[in-house]
Amino acid sequence: MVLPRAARTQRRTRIQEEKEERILEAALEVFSANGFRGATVDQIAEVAGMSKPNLLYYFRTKEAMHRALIDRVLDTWLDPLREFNAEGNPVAEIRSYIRRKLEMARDYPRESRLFANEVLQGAPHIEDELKGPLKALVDEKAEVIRAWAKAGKIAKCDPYHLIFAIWSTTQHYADFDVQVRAVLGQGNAGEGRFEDAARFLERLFVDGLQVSEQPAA
Amino acid sequence: MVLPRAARTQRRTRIQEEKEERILEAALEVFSANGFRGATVDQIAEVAGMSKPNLLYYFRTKEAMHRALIDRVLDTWLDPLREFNAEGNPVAEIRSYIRRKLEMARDYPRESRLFANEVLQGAPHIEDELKGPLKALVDEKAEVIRAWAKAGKIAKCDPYHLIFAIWSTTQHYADFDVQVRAVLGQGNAGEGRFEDAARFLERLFVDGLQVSEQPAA
DNA sequence: TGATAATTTGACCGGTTGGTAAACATTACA
DNA sequence: TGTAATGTTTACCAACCGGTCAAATTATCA
Repeated sequence: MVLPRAARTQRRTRIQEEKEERILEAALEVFSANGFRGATVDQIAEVAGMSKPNLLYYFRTKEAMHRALIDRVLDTWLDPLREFNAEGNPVAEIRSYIRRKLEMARDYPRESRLFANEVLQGAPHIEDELKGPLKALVDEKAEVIRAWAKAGKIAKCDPYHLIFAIWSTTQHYADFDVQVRAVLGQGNAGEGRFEDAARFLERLFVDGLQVSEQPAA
Repeated sequence: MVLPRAARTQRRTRIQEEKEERILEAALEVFSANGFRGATVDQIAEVAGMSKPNLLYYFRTKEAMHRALIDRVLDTWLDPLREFNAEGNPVAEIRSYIRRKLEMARDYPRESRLFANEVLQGAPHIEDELKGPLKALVDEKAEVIRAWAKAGKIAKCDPYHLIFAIWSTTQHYADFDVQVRAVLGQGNAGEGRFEDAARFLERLFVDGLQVSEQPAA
């Protein structure tokens, strides 16, 4: 028979497991660095250390590889936001969210760039995920933040734009890494930049959200 | 003679001026939406409304088109930062910088995405610009901010990461536009989102930088 | 061990891509 | 107006790309 992985009806062999793993790892490397269109199957095959037809035996099309990769990565990518806890201390929750997002930018920059490439070019392959699960999750957490503000636990602010601001500032260190390095120069670009960023961002967001303002006149 | 625009020794004809303009406009459209590798010369030709060989008469290679486009756009893209004025009121300067960057994200999203695509994929074509003129400009303005902080006019903070934060939060609304729209949904995604973002960001940065903190214990 | 299924590969295909050659058309200008 | 320079187009090419095929190799297990 010649039924590759797409048609696996039940269990996968050890060899399938291993190869699909190696392929997705290579695909992450190549897609995140070049975007979907910019990536070539040959490139992925070379990084994975196998022949192109062999790749296509496990994933029948380039698109299928990309989709499998997205599906696999998206879930863990949204974990930090999922952990956002309505019961916890608001300022502590926000601070810890920032810290976790920044750690992900540091430890998983390829995953960040994978999505950045995709969204930047109009999200042709993940539109549904954005409008569905992502929006639902953000809506839920935005409601939590709104409740905190209403209860006077943090300053009033638009919860959606707060989330956007945390996303953008943290992912910046993954997505625009070369620019950050170029601007900081050799001296300051040593790994200290993530600690500096953490210090700066925690202060920025926490001081900006503490309840401390009186309505002007 | 068959010396196209690359070899223009002195003046350019009216027709050259017009065509190069149309080409660069089309190139901006296509490069910003697809990245360098994802863009095709045929696509640009179609958008520009001329034949591919005709394009290549004015710009001998795809690379040359991209370079010309970058050179043209980078200057105006950095204008807001250049206007950053050491003599002005610090908080007002920062607020106005945020506002201008956000206006650019709204009015020139293609330019923003052009650079985002480039930087995201490792800046293979603009590394020199980043390490040279960009770094120099940022260094200069970072010094201004540092001086303000030293003089007690704003809270102490890392000026580089402050600039990164302003860049990332504002450009987010151009680069990740589809995601922002998807999350905000039909209702809130009407153009109001830029006003909401402006309100949020001005508050975030200004409250976060006002001199109002006393050193904890 | 042998036979059956799963895996791997080299050769290849049609379509796309960046770019060229040369003939043709248009413009500028003496 | 004539002619030389400039601009435009059609036809084309070689390299690359995603994907197929059939043959060969390897793993599985009765």
